[in-house]
Amino acid sequence: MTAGRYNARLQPAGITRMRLSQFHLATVKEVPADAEIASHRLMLRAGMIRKLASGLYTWSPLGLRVLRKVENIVREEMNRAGAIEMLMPSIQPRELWDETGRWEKFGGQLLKIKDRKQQEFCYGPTHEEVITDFARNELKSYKQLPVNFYQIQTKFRDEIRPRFGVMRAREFLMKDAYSFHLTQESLAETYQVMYQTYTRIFTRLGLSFRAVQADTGAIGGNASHEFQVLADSGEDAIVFSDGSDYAANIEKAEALAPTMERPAATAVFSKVDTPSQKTIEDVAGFLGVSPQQCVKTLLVRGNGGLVALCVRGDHEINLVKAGKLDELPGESALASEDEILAATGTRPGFIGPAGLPPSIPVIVDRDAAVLADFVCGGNADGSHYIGTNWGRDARLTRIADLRNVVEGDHSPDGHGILHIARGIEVGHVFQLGQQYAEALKATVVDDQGKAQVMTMGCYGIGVSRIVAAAIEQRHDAAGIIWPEAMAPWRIAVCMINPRNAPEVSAAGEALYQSLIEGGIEAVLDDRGLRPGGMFADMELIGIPHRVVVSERGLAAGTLEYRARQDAESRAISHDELLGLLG
RNA sequence: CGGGGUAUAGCUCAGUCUGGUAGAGCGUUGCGUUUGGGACGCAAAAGUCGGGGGUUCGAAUCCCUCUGCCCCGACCA
Repeated sequence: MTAGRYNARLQPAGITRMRLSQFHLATVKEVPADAEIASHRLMLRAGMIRKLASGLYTWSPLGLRVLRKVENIVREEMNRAGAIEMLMPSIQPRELWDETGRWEKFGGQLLKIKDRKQQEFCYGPTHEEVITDFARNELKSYKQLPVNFYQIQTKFRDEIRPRFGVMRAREFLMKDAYSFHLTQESLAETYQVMYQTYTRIFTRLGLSFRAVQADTGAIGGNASHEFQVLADSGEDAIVFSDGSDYAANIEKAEALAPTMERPAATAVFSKVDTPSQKTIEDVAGFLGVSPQQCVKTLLVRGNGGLVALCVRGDHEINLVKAGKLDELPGESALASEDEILAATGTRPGFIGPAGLPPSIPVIVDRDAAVLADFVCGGNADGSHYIGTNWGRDARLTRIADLRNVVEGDHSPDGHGILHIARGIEVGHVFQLGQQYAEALKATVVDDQGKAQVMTMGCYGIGVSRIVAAAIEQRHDAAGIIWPEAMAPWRIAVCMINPRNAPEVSAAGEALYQSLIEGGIEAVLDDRGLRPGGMFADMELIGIPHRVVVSERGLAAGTLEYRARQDAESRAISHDELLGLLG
């Protein structure tokens, strides 16, 4: 690097560095074949992130600009809602995690480390332990409640399978908030405030999203909502009604009981050969019946041996719902082929409720329970039963809601029909209750002078995931289409051939300066690239507005403007441009 | 943690089956010509072929082993 070039990079203090020649923009044309989803590909191509190791990413200057935009909006809205920012260590001592029992329970996602004295620590995947420890030391009186602490900080979860870039990274940026209350009523109030705050945040970010009821999972608790960014590539299925504001994660959504009664049995119960028909579709096709007339049976590991779960052939088992059954240990794992073979003497594909060993409870979904004369597995390789009826031919231990809702089901709130969409979970609000405060003995004195265990809520936002989710929702063949609130810059000033056209260079600089002085976040592309490369870069990195300064335009006395999603550019005046950017 | 794949230049990949001088495109550097949708010419730099061991006169190539990374199954912001 020559001395001149080096000096050119030094700028007087107070002038923002937004000339691309002095920024590190590092777009690439090619991208590793293993980047599977649009956001991962585009973030790599735009040079926003670089992979350091599996699930670990460096945020480039460009990527960080976007990340900070998200972070700042989250911070502003949390502050507006009365939450108080703080910062906790990312490394946490084992003792604290022993107090809640999560050192063992958290599982492999907890990254455990030792210091030079062989003392054990973990890299924080979440901060309930640390904040509750803070609270038990700091909060003494009910008069200090309610209070809502938050931080924006790096988390580490040793995911079994990191993927999709920063969408599911091991290290990621998260905003986590924890509120403390004397009463459940107070918690419910703050929960409402956080719900509204999250709605404001995702609205400001310019994302299409839905708040959905969520399963509270193994942690328990009273209420929980997820905030899902809508995108076809989302990993979550979300359900919403067209006749009310009901919306839920499919794991949570209740499938209403059918209104019909079970018809009387008419058919003769008999076994038929179905040599290689293992799937419901195969069997239904082979026997000439519809999948709705079949019963699908899955064996899962229960508290005391295997448990059979039955749903109608066209339905899917919901393992989260199943996990709530008394017969199951909180979470449900499918039995292995060996276990199935040992318990029933047959292989998966031919299991059915009729003739199962009496030790296996048969739990039947509400829709499967109203079937009569149905087809089910014969509990012998290569055979199925036809004309099966509950009670007469097949044992039925209990009826429960076991299935995923499907498009067209009635809404559980009684209003409207359910539809299904895909979403990316970017936020989660949760009424935790007292379990952490209890475990860590976090109490305050109430107005009677008695110690009371505090009640807690927690509220998370995946800051870095939002960046990926936004791209997933908004992109085209040319690249990213940022919402204005997330864009690294709002407008790019592109100069055509500035090196050889001093008047273009001067006019571009002047326009850039006037935009900056007008408080508009602009970037000047003074790299002197050929137009094709310059335009391709600006579209790839998703700048919402573009204005071109060229000899042609200067001669005509107009600027050439194009919004990111416009098909064509158009000539406008300087004043019009300022008006557009409001 | 099971199953599958992969590792060659900064990036994307050939070359491996059939052992015999290390390749291409993109990118980078220099010079020149170019400047409205990823320009062109000439020249150049750049690789302990993931690590270790073995077979062989000779290994990117065959064998063993370790490691990283990716994909399909479990949790979550």
